[in-house]
Amino acid sequence: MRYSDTHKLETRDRVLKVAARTLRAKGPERLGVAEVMAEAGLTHGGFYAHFKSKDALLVAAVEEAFTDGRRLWARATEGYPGVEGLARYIDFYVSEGHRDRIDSGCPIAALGADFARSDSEAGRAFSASLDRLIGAMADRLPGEGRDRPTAAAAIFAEMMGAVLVARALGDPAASSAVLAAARDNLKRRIGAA
Amino acid sequence: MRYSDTHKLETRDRVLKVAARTLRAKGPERLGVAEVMAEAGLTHGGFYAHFKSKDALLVAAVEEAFTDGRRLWARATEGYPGVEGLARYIDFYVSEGHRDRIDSGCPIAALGADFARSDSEAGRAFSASLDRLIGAMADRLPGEGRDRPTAAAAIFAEMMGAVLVARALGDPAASSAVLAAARDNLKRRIGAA
DNA sequence: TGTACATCAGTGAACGCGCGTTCACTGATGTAC
DNA sequence: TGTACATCAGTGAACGCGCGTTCACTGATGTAC
Repeated sequence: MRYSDTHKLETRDRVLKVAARTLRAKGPERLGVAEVMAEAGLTHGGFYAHFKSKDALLVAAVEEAFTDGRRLWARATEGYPGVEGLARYIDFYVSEGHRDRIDSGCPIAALGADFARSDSEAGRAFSASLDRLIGAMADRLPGEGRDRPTAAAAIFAEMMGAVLVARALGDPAASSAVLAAARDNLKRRIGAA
Repeated sequence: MRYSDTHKLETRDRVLKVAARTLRAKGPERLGVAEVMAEAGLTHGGFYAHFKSKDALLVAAVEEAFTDGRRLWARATEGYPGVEGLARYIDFYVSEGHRDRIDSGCPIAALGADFARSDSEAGRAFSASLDRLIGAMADRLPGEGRDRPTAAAAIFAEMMGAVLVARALGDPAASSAVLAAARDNLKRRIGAA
């Protein structure tokens, strides 16, 4: 073999990571096979040695994007107990940095509207990952009982809405102001001054 | 003339209304000229007698969708002063009915992610209409000063986020629960019990 | 050690379909004379 | 009143481009003997 044992898997992984970024930046419709391959340094013909179809790439790219999302969650929360970790996640999520880096940020904010439209296989993977994040947030909320997931979902809704509105606003000052206002409100809401 | 004086304008209007619905239901990429014309009872060839291009239709359809959006705002708020009208808008917006009728609902919730992606002409029309809604909401908030638009934007962010999360959740009970929790929180937030 | 063959990730030309766009035509009605 | 012509919303075939997909081929290296 002229390639190392892991060469093909490494190539696949490179393609997948490009796809996961492009997916969030441009949406599922504008994700092009040729474009993704070119950005991974390959020609489009080789694509089908790695993925069965563009749809298969989409499903894999959604999962990869959610893996990114979980990494961001872990980075903010690990080592910080309960609500404190949640507050740190809010600081990261409702921020200018996250607003500006759609392609490496939360896939729910980037793709929610797209997957609300058609119930594809990728859409189901999407729903499951949303449930998972809400569950993780709920575990960090004070109190007990089965209304915690609802509270977590409502809190996440405010976080995501703030980022989307901040992205849609033309005026940078207004955009930053919304983020700050939402952060304050959210932290008060979870009981972290 | 074998057609009435207003015939052509009526046709254009019919096409535009179909487009404004399809746009919200399927997104800008999946809005097809032939499909829109067929749904308006025409063949695709006649399209260019009414619109210069598909892009021109998109711009017009975004405006039409925002006209819909303002109608919904007016219906909820007209005749109800200040915060009371705002509370009624929240009740409409953060509801199962609005969640389920994407194609006739708020275009910001339906299309926000799409227009965050590329700064087209349609995208600028989008930003302007968002500003307008936030302004109208701000006018109904108590107090004075220039932090009211920020507060209004943050409140709208929570409303929109709640609808998007409710649309993304697979479980109907969980979806309804988030809407109820967000409504409560929002009304407390604007000071309307 | 050398030659013939197998392997396989990647190449690039070609195909086909969907869709935006164009255009010659239709057919119903109004106007000129 | 009747005939020829103009108007114009809408029709439907055709074109061209982008893009997903296929496939014969390349070229580098490993293996058989």
